[in-house]
This record gives sequence, C-alpha cells and structure tokens, in this order.
Amino acid sequence: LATIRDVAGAAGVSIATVSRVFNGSTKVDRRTAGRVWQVADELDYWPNSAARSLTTSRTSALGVLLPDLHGEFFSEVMRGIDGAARQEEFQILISSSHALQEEVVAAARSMRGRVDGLIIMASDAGSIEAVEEIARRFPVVLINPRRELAECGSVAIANFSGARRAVAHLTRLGHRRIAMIKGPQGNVDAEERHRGYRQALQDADLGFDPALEIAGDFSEHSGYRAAGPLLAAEPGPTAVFAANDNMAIGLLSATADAGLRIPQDLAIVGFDDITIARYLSPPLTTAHVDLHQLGRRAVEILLPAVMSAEPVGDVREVLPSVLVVRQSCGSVRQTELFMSGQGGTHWIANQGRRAE
Amino acid sequence: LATIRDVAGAAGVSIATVSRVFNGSTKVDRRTAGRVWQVADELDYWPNSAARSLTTSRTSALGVLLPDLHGEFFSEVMRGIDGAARQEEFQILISSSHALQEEVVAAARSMRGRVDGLIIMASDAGSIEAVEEIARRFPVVLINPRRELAECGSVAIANFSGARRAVAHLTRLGHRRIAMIKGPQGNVDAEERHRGYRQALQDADLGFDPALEIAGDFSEHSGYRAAGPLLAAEPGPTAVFAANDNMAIGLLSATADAGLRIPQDLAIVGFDDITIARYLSPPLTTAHVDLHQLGRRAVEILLPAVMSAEPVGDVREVLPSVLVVRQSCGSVRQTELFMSGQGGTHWIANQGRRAE
DNA sequence: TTGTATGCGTTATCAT
DNA sequence: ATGATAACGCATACAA
Repeated sequence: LATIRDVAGAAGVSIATVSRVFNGSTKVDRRTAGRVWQVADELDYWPNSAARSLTTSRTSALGVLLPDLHGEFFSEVMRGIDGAARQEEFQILISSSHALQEEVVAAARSMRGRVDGLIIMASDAGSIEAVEEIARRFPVVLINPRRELAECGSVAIANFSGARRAVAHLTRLGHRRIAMIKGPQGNVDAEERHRGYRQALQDADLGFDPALEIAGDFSEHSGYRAAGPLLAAEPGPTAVFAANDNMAIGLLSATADAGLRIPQDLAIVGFDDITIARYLSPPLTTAHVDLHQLGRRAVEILLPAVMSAEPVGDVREVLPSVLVVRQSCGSVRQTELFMSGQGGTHWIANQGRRAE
Repeated sequence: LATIRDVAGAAGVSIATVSRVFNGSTKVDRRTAGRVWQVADELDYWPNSAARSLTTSRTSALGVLLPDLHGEFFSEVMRGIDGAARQEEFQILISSSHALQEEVVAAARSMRGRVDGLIIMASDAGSIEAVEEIARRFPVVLINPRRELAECGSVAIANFSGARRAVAHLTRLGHRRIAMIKGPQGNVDAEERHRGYRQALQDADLGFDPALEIAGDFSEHSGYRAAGPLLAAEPGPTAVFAANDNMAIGLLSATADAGLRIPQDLAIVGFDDITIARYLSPPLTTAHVDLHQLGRRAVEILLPAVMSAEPVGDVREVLPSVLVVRQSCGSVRQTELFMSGQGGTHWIANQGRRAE
C-alpha cells in the first residue's frame, strides 16, 4: 500500500534518495539511509517490481514454455531451471499445455514485459515458426528442439548415441535378433533413438528387419500391445530395445502374462531411467538422462544473453546419456546391492558432452 | 520494440484508441479497429504487460511459493495449479526451495507488483509469522498448512482420516500387532498420520505399543532401517503402517533381504500412492491423495478473492484420501488385472470432502 | 466514436 | 550527498 513517495515523505527525503537506498547506492549518507530503512520498515514498504521493470526494462525473470507438465520429466527439468535461476536471483514464469503453435505465441506475447528471456520446449512440429517469431523479441533457449534455429540456443539429450549404446550393449551380449519398439512418428526423440538403434545394428554388422520394428507411442499401453507382433515374429527376437521406459514397462507386463522369463527368454533395455525403472522385476537396464541438468544448462546458456541483452549465440549443447545396467538384459555383472548409492546400478559407457 | 505510441502514429489515431482496440472496447469504429489491428501486426506490436499492470494494478498472475520441488508431489500439485490458472488466463510465477522463513518473505516481496495472489506451501515451522506478514498484502491460500491462519484460505489432504482408514483396513483383516514407521518430527503430515494410526487402534479396542512406533524421516532409507527394531520386537508385529510410500518401499527391500514374504509374513500399508506403488512386488496398498486436485482447489479458492481484491475468507478445505487396496496386505480380493484402468486397483473407503 | 491529459511507482539524468 | 523532474508504456476519466 505504501509507495516510494510515502516513504520519502515520512523520512523527509526525496524519492530519489529512497530509490538510491533501496538499490544500494553508495552515494548516500549512512544516517539518512538508516532513517529511510527504518521508515520503510514502519510503513511496510515493498517496492513494486512492475514499476521498476518498466523503467529499467529488465525484469529479472525468465519465462518457461512447456507442452505439458506431466510426470517426472517436467518436474526434474523444472527443478534444474529453478535452481539455476534462483542462483542468479531470477524468477520463473511458467506456462504449459501448449500443443498448438498459436498457443505458444500467445503465451510468449502475454509474457512481454514480464520476462527477459524464454526457455521453450515445443512439441508440435509447426511450433518452429512460432518460435522464430518469438526469438525476434526475446533471447531464447530451446530444450530438445526438433530443428535448430538461428539465434536460438539449445540443449538436448543424447538420443542418438544413447540409443546406439543401449543397443550395442545387447549386441555385445551376443544378441543378433534385436527388436525395437518405436516412439511416436514425428517425435524427434523417438526418431533419433531409432536412428541410434539402426546404427548400433550396423556397427555390429547386423541388418535391420522391419518386422522387428514395432510401432509405439511412448505409452505403457503401446508397449504392452507391442508384445503381440514381437512374439509372433519368426524367427523371434532375443532382445528388445524400447524407445522409452514406459513402453518397456508395458512390455514387461505382457511378457509376464505370457509366461516369459526376463532376461532369460528375452532381454529388454529401455530409455530415460525413470524412477520406477529400478523397482521393476527385473530392474530395468536403461539409458539414463540427467533431466535436472537439462534445465540447469538451459538457464546457464540463456542468462548471459539476457544480461548482455543480445540474442543467444549458436550455442548447441547435447547432454550425455549413460547406460545404467541392471538386470533386464542378463548382463554378466548383475549384482544389485539394494541400498547402495545408485540403487545398486553399475554405470558404463559414459559419453562426453557435445559428443553427437 | 514497437510501443502503443508507434502503432497510434502509424495508424493515424490516438494511443487511447489503440488501447481500446486491444482491450476489446465496443466503442470503436470497426474500420479504425481493423486499421489498428493491421498496423499493429505490421509493426509486430506486443503490449507490455508490466506497463499495463502498473496502471490497472492487476497482473493476471499468481505466485506459488514452495519449500522444494522434488518429485511427484510437486509436479502433480503444479499441474493442478497451472491447469486451473490457465483456465482463467492467469499466469504462474513460481519460486521454490524456501526452507527459511526469511526466504519466503523475500520471495513474496520480490513478487510485489507481479502477482495478484499467492499460494504458499511452507514447510518450516517458523514460516507462519512470515506468512502472516505476506497475507497483509496479498490474498493467500495455504497448501497443507501446519496451522490455520486468519485471512488465509487453505487446502489440505486428509492425513488423519486417511491414516485411520489405512490402519482400519489392517485391523479389519484381523491384525492386532500393528506397527508404524513414523515421519519426521514436527512435520504436520507425519503427526496427523500418526494420530490417525493411534485412533484406528483405539477404534479396534487395541492399545498402542511404543516399541512398535519406529522413528522415520520419510526417506526410503529410514524405512529400510526401521526393519531392524521392527523385526526385533517381541512379540513382533504382523502388519506395518508406513507414514509414506517411500518408507514402505525401504521396508519392502529390507524384508526381502530378510527373506520375509509380503503379505504372508508381514502386511504393509503405505501413504501417498506414488506412481511406483503399483509396480512394487507386491504392489503396495496405500492411501491415495489427489495432488492434482490439491493444486487446482488452491487456485479456485484464491481466484475469487483476487477478483474482488479482498483477502481470502475462512475457506478451509480438506481433500479426501482413498485407500487403494493392492496386494501388500493380503486383502481378500487381490485380483490385479494389469492393464485395466486404475492399474487393477480396487477402491474402497471413499471419504467425502471436509470430512476431517 | 475519438482525442487529451493525467497517473500508475520506479529509475535515471540532470542540477545543486 | 541530495533534490527536481523527465521518462517508462499503458489505461482511463473527461472533453470534444
């Protein structure tokens, strides 16, 4: 309720002085400063951020545009974003559920004057043009972009090499009929993981068999259904790479229903390393991705641009993915010490940054 | 870069008219309105929200203050908040990781002028006074408050009755030596769940045995450790109520290590119904809480106050908790049809709103 | 229907 | 070291 003017009046100084005090200007007498602080406290004066950012044209806030904030993916990414932002005393304005590109633009528009930069994760293919429009006004960093954009930074996860490594794990164990449950068409993550799968087969001098590439949509249910064509294939696969853990879980249930033993009858490897993965029976071998870091890096790339009021340079970063070997592939080393640090997992195949 | 003045100039009208057009005023000629829209589009004019909220003293944004945004709890609550807010075209400014009360106040201060109301979830006991200070300036709704506050709305989960029902489930199954793994001291949720446990025992004419109330801190590890005193007790318990699922998971591993069969040798019931619960072996019977609704209701209670620019009335709401019976208690009906709607769970004991 | 002018709460540029 | 005062970008009461 009290404004800077009220404080100035009560303290017997000008509003300029009050402003100086609150912004830590050195050019103000210690005694008057003390008086101002005291009066401000008595009047319960809280500076108005909107007014401040109107004059400074800086907001100390970042906007985050997401397609959805369902589940673990979102919460971990957000945690990374929030942590990094808080460190630099930036606030986070979030807006989710943007499937259509008009919605993305609308959300960005409504943030005009409220944020200094934007972190965008667009799911829709059409959103690219939307982002281009946005990037003309804000520094922008893309998370897992489907296409690189000039003037936009980006942070992505190592889908290709992660998948390649996961499947290489299977070939190394001697499997030669390796199936894949694919993710939704048009989804970058899904497509990259598929590329990695194909590459790993080629690396092992194996051809790919279209009959072993089952369609899926990242849902648990689609993983369950994939068991049908998978078990009907002739000759059948001895191992399966699921494009994400959700589908691996579905497949796991289906094979349990069918009386198959994992990994003896079928080896399964997933992608994402969601929390559940280590609790499954058997615990799932899967490609781990550091989502927290995904968010953190996005902020760290965005902030310098925000500070300098320039567009983000061509900073493209790919976060490493790491294969977590548990028991769903019948690895040689299967020991799982339950309460140990990483859930008894054994880490291999650490891939360096920017490796793709 | 273009301001309302630029648009007015280019369209040959006054800034007042442009403002009217953008705010959908009816008192403007269709033709001039069209011209304004077109010019605005050409100039790529995006209204500045900060300036707008400075004059209107409304922001169309809500602030959310959280202690931490770890895991599922956060993501589900946020999803509820975001969904409800978006419906009314409100934005969400979030700020997490506030353990100390000064941090909470600081966060609230920095939101002055940027939000119209606040949703606060304070973990620290001292934060209460902080919230009181905040509530003098903003409409506030508390999530799971440790103490009710005048002028603050609140939404809480049914800890007491949820725990009572969970334990009643055990007594109904014939258990008479029922242990509990408690949550951290000073935590409201934990204390309420403990009260519910005691009440359920009393309901069944059972006394409580301090030796069967093991200390815990909500962590999986503390649940694991609890197995020691639990199995050492003489006579030992036939059932255990864990104050949250995490600890139940820890206990589950410990009993597996000890070679105990669940539920034959020991029945276990948890609280929260986290995603993992249904994937455990055996799937965990637990008290389900609708976190999404928790966030949604907070917004729905807050918004009317924001609209009317008055403090939130004495709206206190308690969301029902529901016992999800799976297989960790040896219920009579154990059928679990894996891919069915609720993960093959069977819902009982639905408790109405405001029931506590 | 449209334009003029004032104010929203700050910061910043000048003087003093 | 401090005080006037002009922006900042917009909404609105009032005048036309």
